[in-house]
Amino acid sequence: MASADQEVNEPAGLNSARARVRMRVPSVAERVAEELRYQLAEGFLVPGSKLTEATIAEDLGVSRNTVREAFAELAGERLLLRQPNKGVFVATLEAGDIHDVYTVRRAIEVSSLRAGGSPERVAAVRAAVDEGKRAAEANDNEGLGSANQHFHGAIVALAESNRLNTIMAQILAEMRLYFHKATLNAHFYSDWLTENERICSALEAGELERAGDLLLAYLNRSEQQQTAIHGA
Amino acid sequence: MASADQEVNEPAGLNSARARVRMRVPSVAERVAEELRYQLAEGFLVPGSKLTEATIAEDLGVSRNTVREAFAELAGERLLLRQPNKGVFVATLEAGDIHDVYTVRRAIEVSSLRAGGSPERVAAVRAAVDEGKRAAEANDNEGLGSANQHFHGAIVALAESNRLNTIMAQILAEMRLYFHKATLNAHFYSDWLTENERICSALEAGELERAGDLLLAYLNRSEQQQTAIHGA
DNA sequence: TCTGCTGGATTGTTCAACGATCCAGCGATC
DNA sequence: GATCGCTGGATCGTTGAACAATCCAGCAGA
Repeated sequence: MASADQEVNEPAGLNSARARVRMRVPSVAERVAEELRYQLAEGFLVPGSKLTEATIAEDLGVSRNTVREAFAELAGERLLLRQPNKGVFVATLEAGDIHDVYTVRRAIEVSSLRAGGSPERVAAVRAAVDEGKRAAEANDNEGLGSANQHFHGAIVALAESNRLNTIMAQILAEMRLYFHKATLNAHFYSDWLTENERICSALEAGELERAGDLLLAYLNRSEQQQTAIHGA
Repeated sequence: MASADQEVNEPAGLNSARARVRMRVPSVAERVAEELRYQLAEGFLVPGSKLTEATIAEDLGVSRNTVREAFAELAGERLLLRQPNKGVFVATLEAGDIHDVYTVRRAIEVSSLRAGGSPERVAAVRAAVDEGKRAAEANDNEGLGSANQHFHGAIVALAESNRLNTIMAQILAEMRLYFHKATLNAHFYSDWLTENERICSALEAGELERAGDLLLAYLNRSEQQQTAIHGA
């Protein structure tokens, strides 16, 4: 969600009149969690593979306890699965998980969209649509995927709710993990583009009910497609 | 959520034909987290108070590292707030938090209710309503509160989504923490009872749209009341 | 009154250790 | 040959101790 690099080379900022935002230096455990999140999203760690505490600790040059703390965080986000006395594993798609994930998305995305949002938030949705168009013109499959995630994230952001935003961020992280590059072909993307465009237009026109219906239909269709590819 | 006592005095069960459910002995860290959750829900730990690692570790007779792990879990559930190098504190109600919480509830409760559910799940909703009635007759304020929580939990359970259930459980835990006994008077409860009854009846009658509207109106009203009591 | 230092307390992180648990392999038994 | 039971190794769960980093309150001095 945020870039990896941490810019802490500007201590002069402390002397400004009001140093309101405390420049947070993430703890080691958080950085480990961030690194693992990155590797999960990027597909370096495939679902089902085992993560040994000692190995990760050595690879990243941190203590085993610190790795444990990171594991606990990621397990809370459902990205890792902890099996007592056996180890932690990259989460795998269980039966019913697809329906489960889409149930959550239907609830929070449609609800957020139907309630509308400030002009700035609506503009953010439009920006995500444009981002997708540009990626399509550039034949950038990777970019198309993240643009689509930005689109749905922007829809939830309409509600201005921190809790909904973090829930959605976790759901999107799960989807990145499960439905990785292999399952994403151009067919899906072209579908997204036109659909996102229509939803965004309806939103901008204030036709919230219709926008919600479109989004709901899209999510149902997407669930069917994913279910067809992976198991139930 | 579950009772504290763990019954592990029946090793004979292992000899049965199919020992399907592995009797899980919660780890020490989980038990610590459970104990803290209990104390938070019960109001022994008031919002804003500080929890010192060493103190908790000594009180519960566990290691400081184990307490840390429990803290991390509860911080992930927004029940505790971690301030780097300062300590962990019981979460307090920040500006906008009430609206935030109710935004989540509107999204997932109304969505779940509008989609209906299996007869068993609907019966569970009815059971929660009855539980509230019995508590009212017995003048059991404590029981009324938990009955209401069961009611709203049962509504979300209609959707048969593990993820939605855990989200709702966390939200309810937050509300127990924030809106504790002090803020709960008989006035609120009587309102709940009749409203829950109407919603449940509409659900049973299959009038899902109307049930959703009733729930939505109730949540809006409840948010206004809570906002009036606590700050914005 | 404001500034800057200092000491104590607490957290962040590491390390080493030990028991508990799981798993694979291997031999013994029927 | 298949099943059972054992055993050893690997890994996890938890502990205790240690040390650096950070924060905070109090105090001295300008």
